[in-house]
Amino acid sequence: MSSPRVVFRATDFERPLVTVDVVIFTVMAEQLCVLLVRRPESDGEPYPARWALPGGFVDVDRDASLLACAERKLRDKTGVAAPYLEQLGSWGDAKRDPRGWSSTHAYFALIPQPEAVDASATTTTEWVPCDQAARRRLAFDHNTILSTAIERLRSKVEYTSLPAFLLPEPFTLPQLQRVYEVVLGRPLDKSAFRKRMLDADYLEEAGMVTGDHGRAAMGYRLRERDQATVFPRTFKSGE
Amino acid sequence: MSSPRVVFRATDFERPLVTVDVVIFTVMAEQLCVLLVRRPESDGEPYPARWALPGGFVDVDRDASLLACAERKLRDKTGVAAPYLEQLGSWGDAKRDPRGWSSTHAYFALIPQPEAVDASATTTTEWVPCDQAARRRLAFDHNTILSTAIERLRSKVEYTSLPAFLLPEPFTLPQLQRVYEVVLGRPLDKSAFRKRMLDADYLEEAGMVTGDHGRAAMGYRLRERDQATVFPRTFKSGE
DNA sequence: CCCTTTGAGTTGTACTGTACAACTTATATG
DNA sequence: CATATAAGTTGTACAGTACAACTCAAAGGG
Repeated sequence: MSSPRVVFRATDFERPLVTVDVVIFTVMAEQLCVLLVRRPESDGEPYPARWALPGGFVDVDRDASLLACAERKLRDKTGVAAPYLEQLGSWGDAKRDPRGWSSTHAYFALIPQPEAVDASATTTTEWVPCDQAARRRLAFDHNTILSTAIERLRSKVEYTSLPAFLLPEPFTLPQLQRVYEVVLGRPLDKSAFRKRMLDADYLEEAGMVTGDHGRAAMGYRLRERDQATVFPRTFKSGE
Repeated sequence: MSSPRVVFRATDFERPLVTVDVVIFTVMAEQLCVLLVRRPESDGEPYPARWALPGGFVDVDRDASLLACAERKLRDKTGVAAPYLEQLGSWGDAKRDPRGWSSTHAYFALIPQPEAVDASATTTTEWVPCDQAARRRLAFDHNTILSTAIERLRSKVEYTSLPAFLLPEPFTLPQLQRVYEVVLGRPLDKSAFRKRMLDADYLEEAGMVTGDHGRAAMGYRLRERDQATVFPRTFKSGE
């Protein structure tokens, strides 16, 4: 990369733009929703007034790391401090941003339904059902990122406890099952579902919860708020 | 690129350094190995003479995209043009590179055992068994990246056809099983393994292959060279 | 040329987890 | 108190793995 005499310095390379975007999911009214923000209309901004995923440039003075940057953007938009946050992937090429070669680090977050949807911010921020959001023409390559996020979420829901992060605690098993079904888009068997959740031993009981109708249900909390539980897959080992 | 009135331009942000690193796996002598390169000792280079993952700066003039950049680096180091190549994740913070705030996009590649290990390049390039490589003190945060890659590979091997990309075609089912066992570090049941591979229908027969001893075995090729097959997981749907 | 060795490939039983469906139990409401 | 509603359980069928014994084909030695 360098020859003995002519020292080739890092600064000799033209540096791409670096951004972080966050796909923030929640479940509202039995629908998987994603948070979109409206691009500013100021002069010089690309994709003015277009809907986009929340995100923006890494600030090398404020952000200690990419993760910290993602957390900051999430906190700014939702006020949520410690959600489930996972890296989704990165996208970078010469043309995705008209301002130059740019790369974005995408994260995805799962949060319980936000209490109050701030009405004043409704013109610049909106919770949109996923399938509907995916059909809008979003800024940059955000349609690709959103699709990937939805795909990844659906895929992981098949064998992890991710949906538990979409519910406020304590939640009941039927509530949790409904979230699984909403995300997956298909019904699940009740008894198999319950067995799987309880056998995995990632929930702890948190007292009975009474609903509007019918029998009261056991409420549960996550034992570990930090990470998702992976349910047993195949190639079982004898260990 | 910007108009006179604009308050806040993209170029107002100090741009981080952007690199791409590739974790290249293969199987040699019944061991999972990874390719390491030696850092240059020239003046000004960080981590001189340290072993590192192959990678380097994105060249905005040559690389159309991050993936193209990863492919270029892989081609440069191995000559392999169309391997299995998947994004692993990205790492970025203020301190990982002494030259400044930097972020790297890491990829991982699977290639069949390279024919001839170029002896002339042996001082700057080396295939190292994974567990051994993980114990070396690598440059930057490459120990973290390598660990993540190994973990991801092991995890995906449990439910995908990834090991097939580590073998030259045609390969036999016993050979494939051995690769699975090498990567996973535990023996697998022969009959369950065979049933799973054949039921997935991702292989096509390619004539008998005779080994050194014993009965000849059926050779197989991948139907699709592009993507891995995911074996059935749980929450089976009735569709 | 047979017989043994080696590895490929098959068969069969036990066990575990899901699929499907009927059932019991607990709470709110008229 | 009867009924509706939802929580939670039980039981049978089926599919996939675990474990282990078996058959089959090719190479090599006496």
